[in-house]
This record gives sequence, C-alpha cells and structure tokens, in this order.
Amino acid sequence: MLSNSSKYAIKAVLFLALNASEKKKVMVKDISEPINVPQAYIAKLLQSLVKEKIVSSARGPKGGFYLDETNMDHPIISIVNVIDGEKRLNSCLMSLKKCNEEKPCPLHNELSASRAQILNSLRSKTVKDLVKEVKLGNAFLPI
Amino acid sequence: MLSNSSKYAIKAVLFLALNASEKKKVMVKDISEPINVPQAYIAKLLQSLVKEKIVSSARGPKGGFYLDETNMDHPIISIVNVIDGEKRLNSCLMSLKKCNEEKPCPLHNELSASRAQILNSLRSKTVKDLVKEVKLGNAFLPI
DNA sequence: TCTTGAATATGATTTTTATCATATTTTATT
DNA sequence: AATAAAATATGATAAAAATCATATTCAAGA
Ligand code: FES
Ligand code: FES
Repeated sequence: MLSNSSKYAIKAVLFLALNASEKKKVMVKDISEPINVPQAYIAKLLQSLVKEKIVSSARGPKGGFYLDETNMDHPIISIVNVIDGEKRLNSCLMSLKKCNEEKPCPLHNELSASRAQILNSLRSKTVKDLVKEVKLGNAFLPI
Repeated sequence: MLSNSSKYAIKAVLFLALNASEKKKVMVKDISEPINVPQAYIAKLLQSLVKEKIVSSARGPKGGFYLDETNMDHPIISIVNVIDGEKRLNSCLMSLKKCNEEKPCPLHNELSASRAQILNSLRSKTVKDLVKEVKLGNAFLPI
C-alpha cells in the first residue's frame, strides 16, 4: 500500500508537527530515535521532503527540522507522492498500468470505490488535521 | 497494494478459468503470451499456486494447467496470500506492524474502513464470481 | 519401453527498495 | 576569522522483489 519509506516519512512529519517549531528545531538524531527509524535513512527522506517544501530546515548550530504554517497545511498524499511517486496508489489492481475505466478489470468494480475513498482521505487530510486528532487523544503515533 | 507477482497470478488464474478445463489444459507458453507476463516468471508463480491447490496441473504430453471445480471456488485473497503472504494487506498504514486497535495511528480511523472493505471483497469474491463478471461483459481481462 | 512434451525444482541474475556511510556546505557562536 | 554544529549531496552496500535459465521428473503415445 504505502512503502516503508512513505510510512517513515509520514511518521517523521507528524513527529515534527507535534514536537518542533521554527524556534525549536529538532535534529535528525532526535527524530530518528523516537520514531524508530535509522538516522541516516530518515535524514535522507527528510532531505527529499525539504526539497519539495513539505518540511522546513536550517543548517548549522541551532539548526534542524521543523514545520512552518504552510508545511502544516500540506495533505498527507503530498508526502507519499514525494517519496513513492504519484502512481503507486493509482495503478490497476490487476495490471501494472492504471485503470482503464472503459474496460475495467474484474476487481475494479468491486474495489475501486474503497480505493477512491482512501485516495480521497489522503488528499483531503492535512498534516494539521492529523495532528489535531493526536492532540485530542483520538490517535497515537506508532513507534 | 498488490505486488506485481500477485497481479500476474490473478491474471493467470482468471485466464485459466476462462480458457482451460480438465480436458483442455493450457501450457505456460500459451498463458504467458495472452496475459503478457514472461513465461519463466508466470511458470514459477503457477507452480506455487499448484502447490497450494489454487490451480491444477498435469505434466507430460497433453499436460498443462487448468482449474477444477474446487479451484474455481477459491477466494481471490487466497491467491494473494500464497504469493505475497498474509500480512501485505494487513499492516498499519504508518508503521510496519499491524494495526494497534487500542492505539490507532492517525490514519487508521480515516482509512481502516475502506481498507476493510477491500479485504472483505477479496475474501468474499471467488474466482468463479469474477469469471462470471467477465462472461457477462461487465469486466475485462487486462493484458 | 523409448521418445517426447510437459510441469517442477532449483538457483542465478537483475532491478528496485531499503539501509548505511561520509565528505561538503552552511551558519551560529566565540 | 576560527570553530563547531548542523543539514546536504552523493554514493556505497544490503536485502528484497522481479526476472531469467536450466536440469530433472513425470506421463502420454508410438
Ligand atoms: S481496471 Fe483494474 S482496478 Fe481499475
Ligand atoms: S492503520 Fe495504523 S493503526 Fe491501523
């Protein structure tokens, strides 16, 4: 469904949203441990996210990663798109290509509605939305 | 979502259901071309499926693959389980482990219903069910 | 029973994904 | 300006998934 890398990235972004800010940046080594992802690995993922402006960063002493207000408004799918590419969640369930709506495969009619719902949630839910759920105690960050 | 291998396997099974029978077995080379999967690759997948009794086979001249009546009644998920293993569709969307229902991740509440629907369809729909849809012209086999 | 046509078992190779390592660049602090 | 602390760029290695190759086994038909 999602690659390991995407899962890691989502965890990291949410962790930052909850624990960092422009005036309290967090370094990779303080991210990797609580989210349980190897440091060098999450560092690389974060770099990709910074490049696409999904997260913010600053180097040098007092540097680190954080999310600014615009970062918080990104939909979760944008994280997945950066890490996994656009087509991962989009390909036909029976072939490697995307759905052919005129000639749907036998799984399409059965499953496409559910899949569309998932896509839709990932598109509409922002980092801020998920953070709110965690703050309300309705959801938890898995390690 | 599903691995390439699972998709290939599902295509092959459906192809057999539509084009083979105990008295009209089909050889790998006559399966691989129409479903557009390399021969040696689909051969290996079919061998796994035979071992788990998802498809039937016979060797020697006049041999080949086919589906008998019990094969036709297998749910699609059993194909996926043989090829991808049980946990592929089951892991938590944010971590590598399966859902923790008591402490759901922030994506869980949002997405688990849709995911459960998908699982449910794969569990309830049999090979025979999908074949029927194809025969009715409601669905098509992708190459 | 010999030959031939098929699946099967086994394993090698290639590609992709995941993971690790490090030299370079930037910036706050002294 | 010099130092040190951080991200960044880049690339190496390891593991897993996908793909390819082939020798072996089994069964039908001559
Ligand atoms: S055509 Fe296969 S899932 Fe849409
Ligand atoms: S999907 Fe994460 S806890 Fe269920």
